[in-house]
Amino acid sequence: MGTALNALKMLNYFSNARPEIGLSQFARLSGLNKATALRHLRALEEYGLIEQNPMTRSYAVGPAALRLAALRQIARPGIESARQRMQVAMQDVGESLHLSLLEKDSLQTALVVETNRHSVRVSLDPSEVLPINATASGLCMLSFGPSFLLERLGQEEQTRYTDATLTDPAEIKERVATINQTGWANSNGSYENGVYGYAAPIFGIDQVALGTIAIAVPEGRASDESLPEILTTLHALSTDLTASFGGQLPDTFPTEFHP
Amino acid sequence: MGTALNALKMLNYFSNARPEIGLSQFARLSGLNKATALRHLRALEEYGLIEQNPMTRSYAVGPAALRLAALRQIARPGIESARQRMQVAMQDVGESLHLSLLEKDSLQTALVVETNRHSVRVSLDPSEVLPINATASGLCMLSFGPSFLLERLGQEEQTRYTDATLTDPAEIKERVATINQTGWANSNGSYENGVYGYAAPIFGIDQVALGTIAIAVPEGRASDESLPEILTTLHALSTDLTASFGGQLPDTFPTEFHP
DNA sequence: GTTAGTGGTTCATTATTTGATCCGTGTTAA
DNA sequence: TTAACACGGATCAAATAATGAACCACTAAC
Repeated sequence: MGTALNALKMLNYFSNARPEIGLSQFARLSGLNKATALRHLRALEEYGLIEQNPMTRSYAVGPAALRLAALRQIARPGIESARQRMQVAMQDVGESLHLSLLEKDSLQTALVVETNRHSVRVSLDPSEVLPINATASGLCMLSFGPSFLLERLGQEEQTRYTDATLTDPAEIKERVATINQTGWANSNGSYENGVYGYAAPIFGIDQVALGTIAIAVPEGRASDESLPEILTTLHALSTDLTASFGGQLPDTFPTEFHP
Repeated sequence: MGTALNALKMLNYFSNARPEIGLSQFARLSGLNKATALRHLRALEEYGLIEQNPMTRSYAVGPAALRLAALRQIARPGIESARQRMQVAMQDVGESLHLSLLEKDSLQTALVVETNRHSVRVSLDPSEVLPINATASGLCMLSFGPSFLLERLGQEEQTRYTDATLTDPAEIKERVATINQTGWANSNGSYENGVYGYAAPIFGIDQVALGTIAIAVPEGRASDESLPEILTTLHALSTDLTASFGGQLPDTFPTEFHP
């Protein structure tokens, strides 16, 4: 049910690792017939959401995406100022940042600002859905976001990504209790080995987190010396972005972050 | 024919002036039945391309637009560096800039950087399709873009927007000849009264313009004194953005712009 | 020259989309 | 208070559009 939706779902197969996809590959990925896959692609192409490389004949996300993103920015002006704020913070700490927003039931990457200071950096995939149990952002969302996330925790099996991934609901809840105290979450290689993540909540008008701001550091640069700077930056971002999205910090939220 | 495309076309009714639209208004704008309009909106909403304000029940562009724009940036990395380059230029000249790209047969706004120096500024609509006969960008595209644009000029009636709008094909071709010499185009209130536009081409690898970069100045600040700075900025942008998009300037292209 | 991959087309069958009409609600004006 | 109206949304028979198996043409590898 929903031809339009099925067509749109084609777009989900694009990612950082797979920015161009051919017809046959689309058919394989989606399980659809080549004919119907092609029809969907044609529709998306006519609208400009994808475009075909005339040489390779494979498809990539099209220019309409930019137009729509600009319109989104008009409807929700928070994003553009958030980007600028993140760019400043990136210059300060010299590490990559990513902002994720809770969308329906999942935590989606909304904005990525990569560091230009180091050539060894964490490169985030903007098409990624962040697992709630394995990332700093996810744990942060569990702690400060809508309560249904925590309630749903026991009902679904949590995926294990690395040895450090938390999968036991009890263990996760314990961790959430700590995060509620400190105000920030971290994930040291629990999603991807060698990646340290630090995240803080962004609150909505109802004082419930609507998203998170996170700093991703490669293992080699993650040290006790760098942590204080990261935490002060994170706290400032959490405060500023909450304001930028028209939200309000809860009264109980710490005024600074401690290791 | 094409349900998916019809659904996507719903998105075209969003604009700067109309960032939120209700069901009935959608039905009126599109000429569709309310039931089918609702079905389309539901499909778009499920994908996240639009979202419904739970209070007002009207719809706005959703977060999926951001994700797709980020993916677009991976496929065509030119845009992000273009934004940064434009931001720098905006600081230099203190006026709003917009980059437009030729998409199929029409010139679409792709990126807008508004000035933060003046409170009286030209505010561009990112959802806008630029008329080829009435804007500086359009004339520039006619002069340096693919030749079918010029060929098609006589076949369609050109819309008149203000008293200054060029509508006579012969007159336009004369103007194009001049622009070919100087390298830049201007439009003084020919699209909207009180708006002065200055545009230069961005070339592709085939030395044919794939888009334009333009500076928009409100009448009050458009003077002979400010023109030289605008032209040097414009020329630098034209060169840099051409490089940033992996293109090549034609050998005949002027090395600087003169009034 | 064969094979296996690719992108794309055709057309009868099928399932989905469509729109006139209806419903309940909130707002406005008499 | 009542009446009229516009709104978002739901229903269901009729009409239209989507579907997929098979097929074609082309390219690259062996």
